[in-house]
Amino acid sequence: MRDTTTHPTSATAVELDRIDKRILRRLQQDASISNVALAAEVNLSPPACLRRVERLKREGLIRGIVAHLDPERLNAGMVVLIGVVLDRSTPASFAAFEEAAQRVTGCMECHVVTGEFDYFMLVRTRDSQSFNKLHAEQLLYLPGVRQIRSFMGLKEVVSTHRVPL
Amino acid sequence: MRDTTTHPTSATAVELDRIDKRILRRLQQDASISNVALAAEVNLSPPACLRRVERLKREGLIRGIVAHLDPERLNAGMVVLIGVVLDRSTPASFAAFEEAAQRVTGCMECHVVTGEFDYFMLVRTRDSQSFNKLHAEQLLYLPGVRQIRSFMGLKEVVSTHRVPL
DNA sequence: CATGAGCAGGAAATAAAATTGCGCGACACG
DNA sequence: CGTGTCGCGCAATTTTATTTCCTGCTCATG
Repeated sequence: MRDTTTHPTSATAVELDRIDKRILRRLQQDASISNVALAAEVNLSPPACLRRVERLKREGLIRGIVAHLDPERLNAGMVVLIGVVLDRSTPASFAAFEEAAQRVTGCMECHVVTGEFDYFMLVRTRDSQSFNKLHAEQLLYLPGVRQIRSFMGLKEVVSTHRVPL
Repeated sequence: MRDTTTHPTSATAVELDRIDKRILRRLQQDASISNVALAAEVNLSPPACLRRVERLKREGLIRGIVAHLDPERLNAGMVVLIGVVLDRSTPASFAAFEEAAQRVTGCMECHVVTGEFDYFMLVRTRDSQSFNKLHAEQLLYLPGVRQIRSFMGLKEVVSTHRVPL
């Protein structure tokens, strides 16, 4: 007897049953698994499992399957956190900054934030020398910047993309 | 034991030719591509391409193939950046904090940093209410914390795990 | 109660892909 | 020049993905 009591909860939230969650958890951990193995793990036939995975992709829950590379070995082992204050808080000013921020080499995160900064970024680079270069060549030329405060990462305690499920 | 010539066995320096880089770039963008398609893109036969991918995995350049899920649809659409100052700067104090930080629900990044904070974290949660709960139930109980300063994310400009190649 | 549409699943067949084994040629080195 | 190594491509084989078709279940409605 399997419990398939699916009660409608919210219109905006996608309904995920137990099997969907197991699939997502598994693929978030390791998506190189074959569909037959995944199907076995979630107690489904391969076609049924494949249909679910395709549905999850189609619905946008699975944004993509990507390779997770080692930043250290690709000259991006150093993390710098950067707080940014803009000169003016105008829409045009923000738009210009955001446009440019996306092009900063190694920019992994960039968020508009509350508090003493307008933006907070997380940038990956090779070492302090290459960060200095980045700072001089790219960060200082970001449009409308009044102040940049950098926090150099000394040790990576956590760095993941895994969403809790 | 064959130790072929000059081999910088230090994990940081790996030789990557043009084809390796193209493979990595492609897989970082979309790893759901089949090996035959990937092989065609990099002008290699499928077996040769597969051998390279396996080598890149074995050498640790490819840490894994993972599904990238949509945080918004999994109740993790809100980003909070958190600067943390500890009471004491002792090894035991740091170790205890780091141990606990890894267990914070939705903690995506946590780094030891220079500057006015000891740690900087990036946490994902559903909304300000759920962040309040997280704050009250988990963050305030992190060991040895003197001060916590939170910057709420208002807009996600960049959020990626793609390393520049 | 029937009944029939609409899902979601399984089995088997088919298409495609991954994987293995093998031989070839380029290259460096003795 | 041999010779060993490395990486490639081809072809065969195994495994996997994908399609097709059919069944059972749920639920709304006559």
